[in-house]
Amino acid sequence: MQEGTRARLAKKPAMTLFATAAMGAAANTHSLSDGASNEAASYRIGDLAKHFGVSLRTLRFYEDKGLVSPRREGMTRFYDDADKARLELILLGRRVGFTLRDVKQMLDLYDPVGQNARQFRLALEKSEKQMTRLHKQRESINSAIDELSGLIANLRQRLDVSAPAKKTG
Amino acid sequence: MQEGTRARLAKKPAMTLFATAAMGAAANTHSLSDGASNEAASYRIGDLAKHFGVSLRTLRFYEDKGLVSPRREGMTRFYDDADKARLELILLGRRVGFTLRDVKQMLDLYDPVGQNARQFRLALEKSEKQMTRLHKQRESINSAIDELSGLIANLRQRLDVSAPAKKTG
DNA sequence: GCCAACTATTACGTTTACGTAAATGTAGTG
DNA sequence: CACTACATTTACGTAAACGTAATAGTTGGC
Repeated sequence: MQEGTRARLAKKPAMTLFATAAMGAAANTHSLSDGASNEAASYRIGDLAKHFGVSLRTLRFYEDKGLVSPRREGMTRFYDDADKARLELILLGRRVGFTLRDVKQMLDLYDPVGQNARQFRLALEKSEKQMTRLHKQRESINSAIDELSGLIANLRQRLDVSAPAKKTG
Repeated sequence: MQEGTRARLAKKPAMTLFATAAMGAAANTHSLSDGASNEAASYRIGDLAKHFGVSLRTLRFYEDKGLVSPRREGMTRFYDDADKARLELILLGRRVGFTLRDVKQMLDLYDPVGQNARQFRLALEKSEKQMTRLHKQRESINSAIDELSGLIANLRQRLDVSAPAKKTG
């Protein structure tokens, strides 16, 4: 019972947030068929894993956490474009430091009908909090860098090591 | 067997590194006696916890990890100035992002006899690595901040929320 | 009909630095 | 003696996001 509760999601959100979040992220309609097609895109787990540069484990993990729920054919997962969009969002969330739990809260607010103002508001709220957190972290890192560089200087002096001498040829 | 192996340290290093690391850190000889005394300083766990602003748990944890080893009188721990100095170092290490394992490696190299060049060299080496790590982290955070601020702007626009309006009259 | 490639599930392991009980001992004070 | 403040130990819990087996079923091509 380590990997939580296998969850069933609502139905296949087209991701209102996605358009918001996409923001230039390559939204390739990289289907299985050759050129321009209007058949429903369908990806297998390996396809998306490669596409997003994540492991199969990761995708299954996200599903287990209720972040995506690809349809099944037999046992095999099949992701459509909506799933792909969700994943894009999830990964964006991770990049900016949201926890999966946060991401889930936001995604869960998605309502296929309506303009999803609540979802947006929550996203904005969380984003602003996350922003201040990031700023604090940066400050903390800056302090660390300062203190550490002082220490390094001191150590070098004591060891009489003038500089790293990366290439004094 | 969760908290590792209760370790016995060498003997009571006077912390060669400490002089290096102290770097302006208030080195109050904040003993139990009033003014200037030359009696061996002795602190109880609560004293140092308060002094350093950490929990008792933290100090015991550090001991359990072999980072300090105060003497005992009966069951009770008594820390002297050397222990205090070690703690100062440990906490400095933590501030700049070293793991306790790193800190221990460095402290373990302390040799009461000799100029401890090896200790210094290891410290320098680790410090430089840590420095690059910190720079990378900062870069990562900067990217996150950038991406997040883009997202925020977008969300605000969609919600038609011009600004946080921290105090608009 | 077989092999390779891909997929599935279950479930323990990892990392770091403590938090948080729970039960008990000890020292000093009135 | 009782009370209070402080100390001790053991040991499970936490957070986050997967990694890594181990075992096994499925599919497509030649």
